[in-house]
Amino acid sequence: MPELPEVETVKKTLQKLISGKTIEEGVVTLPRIIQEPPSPDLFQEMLKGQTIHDVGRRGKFLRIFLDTHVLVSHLRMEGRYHLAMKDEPIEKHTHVRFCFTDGTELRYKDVRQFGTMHLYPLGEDLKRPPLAKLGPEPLSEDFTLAGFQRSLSGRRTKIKSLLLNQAFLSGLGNIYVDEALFGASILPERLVESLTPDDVERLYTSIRSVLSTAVEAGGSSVRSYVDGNGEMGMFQLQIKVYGRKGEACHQCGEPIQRIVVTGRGTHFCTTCQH
DNA sequence: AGGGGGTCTCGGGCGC
DNA sequence: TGCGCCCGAGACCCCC
Ligand SMILES: [Zn+2]
Repeated sequence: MPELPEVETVKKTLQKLISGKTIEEGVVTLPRIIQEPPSPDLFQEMLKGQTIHDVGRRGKFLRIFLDTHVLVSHLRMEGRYHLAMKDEPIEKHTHVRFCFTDGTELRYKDVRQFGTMHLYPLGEDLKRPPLAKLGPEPLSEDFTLAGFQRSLSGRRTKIKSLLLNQAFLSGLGNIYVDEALFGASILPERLVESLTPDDVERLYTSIRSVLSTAVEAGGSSVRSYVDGNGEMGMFQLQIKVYGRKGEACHQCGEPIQRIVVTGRGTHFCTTCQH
């Protein structure tokens, strides 16, 4: 499932793949994906003739910049983009196509139909849902240890739940939260108020380190996730706990445990995390 | 055949 | 007591 590192990788791929192309028409075959504007017909109409200038990312959202609008796209768990020639057969579960004037098309495929798209006038997207209330970017300079420490005060929940809250911090999902907590030697169910300044510092460092290492590796290819160019990420080779229930901890040899925390599969080592 | 999970909605709870 | 924020649970969706 695409989290910050995977979305960052898709962003870079799409930048190279579609920048400069002009949309002849957009074709929506699953209206539910389009959240804004409310009518898919209007969405299609607004795309006509627009050129793609750049691709960005905010949290787990892609931002595709056009002449007058920006397309905000969330892949949820299984959304994928790929480039095809317009005469190529359309694969099952393809819900949106961006047909370019050069005979290629960007195709959005999503088996679970969970992904979303919002089309806003340039400059509006950061003020509106779903981007408006996102927390800081964990890899940006303005995500500081002091700010992180401050933002934790008064929170009454388990640390894993808080780290998954995109309004608190944007970009972490289930895989990288488990990895970051392992790296910080902190149990996922620890209450935020129980964390010592030392815990917080290790956690801050671990979040940045796990995410930046994963970005460099091109993300993780778990559950057959492939980026926009069909390339595989390599971070799955460095995963220490996620999905490793019963396997030996790389650090101490004890079996990795799996529990459910706020409805999500949660992996950790009882020996290495406290 | 149910588990996999990110985000939104909803309702209850808490603090000021 | 009222208000706004915070938090957890449930819904959404489909394939193996
Ligand atoms: Zn261990």
